[in-house]
Amino acid sequence: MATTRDRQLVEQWRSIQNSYFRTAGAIDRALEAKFDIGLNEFEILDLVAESEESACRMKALGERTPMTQSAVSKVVDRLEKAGLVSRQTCVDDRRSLFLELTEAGRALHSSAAVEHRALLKENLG
Amino acid sequence: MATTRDRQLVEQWRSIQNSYFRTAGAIDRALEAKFDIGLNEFEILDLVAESEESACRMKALGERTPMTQSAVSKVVDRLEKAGLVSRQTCVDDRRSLFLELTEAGRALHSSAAVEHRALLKENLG
DNA sequence: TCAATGTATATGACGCGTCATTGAATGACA
DNA sequence: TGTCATTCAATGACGCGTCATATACATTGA
Repeated sequence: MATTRDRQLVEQWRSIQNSYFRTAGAIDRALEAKFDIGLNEFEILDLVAESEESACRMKALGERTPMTQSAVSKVVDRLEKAGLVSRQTCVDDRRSLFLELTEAGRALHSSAAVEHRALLKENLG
Repeated sequence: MATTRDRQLVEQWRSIQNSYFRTAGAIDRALEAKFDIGLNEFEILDLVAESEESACRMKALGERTPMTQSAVSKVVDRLEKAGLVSRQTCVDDRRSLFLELTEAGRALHSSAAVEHRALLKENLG
């Protein structure tokens, strides 16, 4: 039986969906147009930029985004091909990788971050 | 320059992303496992079920979900192939289509809706 | 009544994310 | 030290959503 509570939940859910899709779509299109990277690429760039000092393992990224391990790997592929990030092998544990922003990556990130924040403000209020 | 306001926005955004991905993922897997339909299929089924009396045009669906027109069309393809929905041509405007739940569609929807609501409650609190 | 323009849906090429699996390195423990 | 299980990351097959278009029908207005 469809309770009022149920309807509330469904409304709340649809509202989250809209919030998410509108915002993600807007940011994605803008970053694509101005910086030629997608939203997920930016998100990873952003995470790498954040953890700059304690050099950033792939593993750690996976824990900070809802993306799959394999998605992260492919996003990093693209970022690396675009020359924005570089994978550094890790001596302590040779299964692991560290990620570093290249100069180009750092530059692009700081411009793109401005746009990103602006669009968040616009869309999330 | 990275203001506190910016950090707040980014936090808020990540929280929405997590909410969305965790919830969508959980529902999608559950529906897939128990009813063999994905989340988007269910969402469309749900919308069709809602507007049952004022027969439901494709067009109207597009306005009620963040999905693309073309995505909706393909979701409906799958639902139709699965025998859950049928497309009825519209006499007034032969470009349009009405959607109807089949018996199987109605049955599946009412079971799946229970699961759906339960998972929303669990994930959105 | 006949363009020209607009609207409702379908379709194909394409990119990306996911799942399952693989390969390589590590750890645990007898 | 030698197995066996575990962990990190990469890869290939696959499904789905998107964009740009196509197709069919409708509407407008001269």
